[in-house]
Amino acid sequence: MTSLIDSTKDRILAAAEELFARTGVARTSLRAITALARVNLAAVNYHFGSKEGLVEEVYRRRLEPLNRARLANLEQLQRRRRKPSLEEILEAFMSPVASLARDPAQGGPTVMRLLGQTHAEAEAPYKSYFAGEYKRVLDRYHAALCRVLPEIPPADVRWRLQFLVGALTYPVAERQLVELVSGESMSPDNVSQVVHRLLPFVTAGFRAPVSHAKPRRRRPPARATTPRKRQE
Amino acid sequence: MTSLIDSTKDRILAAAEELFARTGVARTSLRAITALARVNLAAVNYHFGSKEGLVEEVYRRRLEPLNRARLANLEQLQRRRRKPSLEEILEAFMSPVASLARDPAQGGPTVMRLLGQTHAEAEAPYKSYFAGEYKRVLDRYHAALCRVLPEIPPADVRWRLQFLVGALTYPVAERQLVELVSGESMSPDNVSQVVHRLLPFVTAGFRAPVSHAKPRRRRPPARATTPRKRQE
DNA sequence: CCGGGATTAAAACAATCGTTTAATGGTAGG
DNA sequence: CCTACCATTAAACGATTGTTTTAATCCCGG
Repeated sequence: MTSLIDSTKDRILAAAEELFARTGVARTSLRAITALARVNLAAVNYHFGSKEGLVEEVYRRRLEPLNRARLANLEQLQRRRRKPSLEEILEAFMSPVASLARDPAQGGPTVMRLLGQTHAEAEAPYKSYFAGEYKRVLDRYHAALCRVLPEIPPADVRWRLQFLVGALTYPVAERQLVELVSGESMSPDNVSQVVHRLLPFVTAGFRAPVSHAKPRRRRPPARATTPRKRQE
Repeated sequence: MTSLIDSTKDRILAAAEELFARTGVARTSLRAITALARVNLAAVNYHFGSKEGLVEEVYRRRLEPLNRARLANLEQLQRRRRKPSLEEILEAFMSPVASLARDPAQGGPTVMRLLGQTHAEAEAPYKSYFAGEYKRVLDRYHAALCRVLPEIPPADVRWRLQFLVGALTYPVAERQLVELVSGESMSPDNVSQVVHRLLPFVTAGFRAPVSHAKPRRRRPPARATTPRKRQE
């Protein structure tokens, strides 16, 4: 049976996840993985077919619960009687990230570096594979956000959703660089702190009026730079 | 002298930049670079010592002007009589990115993908090399931002600066994924559009009051996490 | 015209990569 | 006990990697 607690397959997955998160997929050899997992080299090709199959499985087992949690959070929010607020929607999107980092059974802090690497891996074949369900998640949130932000054009809501993903991903993925620059240490607990600190930032960002000044058009920019309070 | 317009060194740099931006450093072989540049394979080791030397030079020649422009913009802003506004500071930080993308002599749209890859390359040795001057830039901006945001604790300003970098980097680096998800095309002109759309977002984000609630005892809006067990 | 450092060229280097093959261990069912 | 099947092991495969070597070529000052 494959459901033993410490099976070869699981040890390979754990070792691969650790190394992928640390040095990326391309720089991680199968020999490094099997050495860390203390299994035979050929076990990877036996259980996963190829390195690409292993990569796909490593990411799938983390991204799938994340997407599912995000969708479930949003649906639960919309099943309520009251109309969800902007802040609630944004928290529903970001909180599963912190939950994953908190739970060692779901990867713990390691999975966060892995998620950062997900966006980093260029031209990954598995990327287009997961882009489908990821797009579905973003589409749902886009619709929900447009509903609570009627004064923001949907295209701008789309962009701001991308900004949110970037702001959420970068400090987690670039843990080393952030630590080096900011001096602060990013312990696993701090990952939820990132979400917590990011929430008011993006909430205000989504509510901001869109700038209507085109780079082409030459409107007098002196008035445009003066801060106008347009929040409700 | 080696400063001829179409020297071997320049062609190697251009080809390496193109391929690094497209598929990352680890997945790009020297043979692919020299084939694209139509130079001999050994020319790389002759002119740059090693592949790592080439990588370092490729990034240095783009990151150095970017850091310099950001510092120059901030200094020019502070030399004025009037106290700079928050929006002006943020635009001083972000606008050099759009300038680089607009100018083909400075890399054009390719350099943007390269910058995205910069943060993506995990455990890069050249990273710590450039982290020094990058930290200097961030420190200057952090001080300037704290001055116009006295009500925000400096630690939060530091975090929000990281959020800004993430929101700025991600849509540019993940061009393919963003296009796939949002449907919009990211032409070189659109890079400056990203900066333009991001400015009001982050301006409002920096002004947002910090959340004083503790992450421990926070009212959960919807907790659908821990969706399933791993083992069957 | 010549000579010599700088540059380019072709070829081979050792090392590492992902993958495959063949042999072995171990266990459940007949 | 044997067979069939799954899992694991050791060993080698061919291909590709970055790098080095060696020779040929260029280019310019004398």
